[in-house]
Amino acid sequence: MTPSEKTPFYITTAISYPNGVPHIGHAYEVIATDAMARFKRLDGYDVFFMTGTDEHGLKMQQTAEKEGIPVKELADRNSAAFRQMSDDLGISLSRFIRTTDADHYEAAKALWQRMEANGDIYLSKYAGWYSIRDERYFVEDETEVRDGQRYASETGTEVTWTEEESYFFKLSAYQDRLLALYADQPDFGAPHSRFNEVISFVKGGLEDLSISRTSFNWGVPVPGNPDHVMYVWVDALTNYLTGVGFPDVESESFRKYWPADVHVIGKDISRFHAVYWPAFLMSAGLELPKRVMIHGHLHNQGIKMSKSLGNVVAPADWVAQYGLDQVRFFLLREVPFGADGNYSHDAIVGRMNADLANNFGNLAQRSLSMVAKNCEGRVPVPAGFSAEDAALLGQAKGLLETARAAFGKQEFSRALEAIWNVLGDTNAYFAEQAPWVLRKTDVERMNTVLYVTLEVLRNVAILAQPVMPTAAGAILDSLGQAEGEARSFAALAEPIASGTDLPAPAPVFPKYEEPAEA
RNA sequence: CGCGGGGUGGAGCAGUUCGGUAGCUCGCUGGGCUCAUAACCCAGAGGUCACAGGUUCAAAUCCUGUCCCCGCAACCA
Repeated sequence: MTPSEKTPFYITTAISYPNGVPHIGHAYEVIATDAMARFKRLDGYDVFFMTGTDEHGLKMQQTAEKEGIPVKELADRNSAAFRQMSDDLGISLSRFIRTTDADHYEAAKALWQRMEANGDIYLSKYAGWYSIRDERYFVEDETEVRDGQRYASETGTEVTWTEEESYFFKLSAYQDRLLALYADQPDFGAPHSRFNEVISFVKGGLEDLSISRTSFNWGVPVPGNPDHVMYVWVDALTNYLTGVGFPDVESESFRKYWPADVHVIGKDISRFHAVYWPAFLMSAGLELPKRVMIHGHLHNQGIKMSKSLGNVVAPADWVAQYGLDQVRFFLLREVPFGADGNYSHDAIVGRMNADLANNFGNLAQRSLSMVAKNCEGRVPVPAGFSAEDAALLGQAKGLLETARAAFGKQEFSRALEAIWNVLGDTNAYFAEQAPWVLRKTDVERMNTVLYVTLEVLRNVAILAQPVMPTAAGAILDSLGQAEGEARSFAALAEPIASGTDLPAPAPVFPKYEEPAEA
């Protein structure tokens, strides 16, 4: 099948604000999205997968001033760190977008002009308690009066009532249409617990949104009024359009990939994606994304890795310590996607050793080494399946549908749980059938048991590829499965071929050993 | 009475949408196996599912109230 005949699938992460360095939360989002993208590719879709950096806004400008460097230099440097992270994590990107890319400026302007042409943008004044020191507004509740002077409660700086000219977007006009969207497409936002929060926010009434600033200039200039730059979120959200060819809505890319199938985002920015973004698109007369998947946050719970006070984990450190596929597996297996989660050294080691080394790696090793020693290193010929054989093979075969259903809802942990249940059953089957006994009593039966085991392993390894591309690939190597078509989900329909030559088996999942005490 | 999420065996969690034997992983106890990365398998101990009422033949699951923990509360990525 050529790419043009495949069903398109467009998936994005949020773009990261490169005001600092990447942490494990950024890694979590991009790994999950990558697993989704890989899953769809293996399942025969033409996938476009985008992530990137959101580089405008006041905070970037302030940080650059603090460091005494041009803001573009800061953006270049930190954006590169995020790109490096995605390389470190084996992310299968189609494009790494930057909001400072030239085509993005054109897209942001075009979106603005479409909303303006639709009558949804007007010039007015933004008013509030402004702190010169903090260069930001506070709402009344965030301030307090002491000795006749009003201060910001959070930072303790003086605030004064200030009015600033600003463009506004008529968000208030979209309340009903948004609520209708939520009612018509209950899966537009997920999980429901987080989506409900968004819905109740909209039900509570929407005010118009200030979408430009005059207090700084690091941003996309407002078309027709260079005194203003766009509010960073108008600019940032547009990236999803830029990446597939907007404003050229007739381009092959845009026609193929828009609307996006899934935006994967963190719970902190659900409002921007599930409220503002669809409203902007409605105003601009563009189709809406099909789904906004909201994941939770990760917390460092336990173990005093009190190097500094920081509980910030650099993704590269984890990869170096535990291994890339192990980290990917841990994050997607441990925490139900959508819920907040915890991580700790012990939890990672537990997954690594129990699930990967013991249940999966060791099963592959024990069966493959029997094949190497007793079947001349070739996939044996089965001699008719017993009820136990058939039941296990049936379970393995059913995994594709289970995984499809789970990945379809971004329920990665459930997909992996189901797969690992089958691995557990296979270990029990292996012990029950005891092929090492059959070797002396019934070689045909031994061959059948080993064949069944290898076939389950093949199924599991193919389905594990989205989460652990390298390690699953290594298992498939040892099963004699060539790269390409033989590793796609389509290949699950045909069982492993007897007689396939197998290389000498080698452990794929090392057990984590604690470093000797210093 | 701001909004939302959560409180399940020693630890970490699933299950709550569509009420019906309380499940998983780790840990623990006893046994088995020796193909395998001292891995794997079997059996067992351990929970009044935060608390109090209510509905029901039946509630972790539905309703009411209470307590505790955690986010968010508007232009902040």
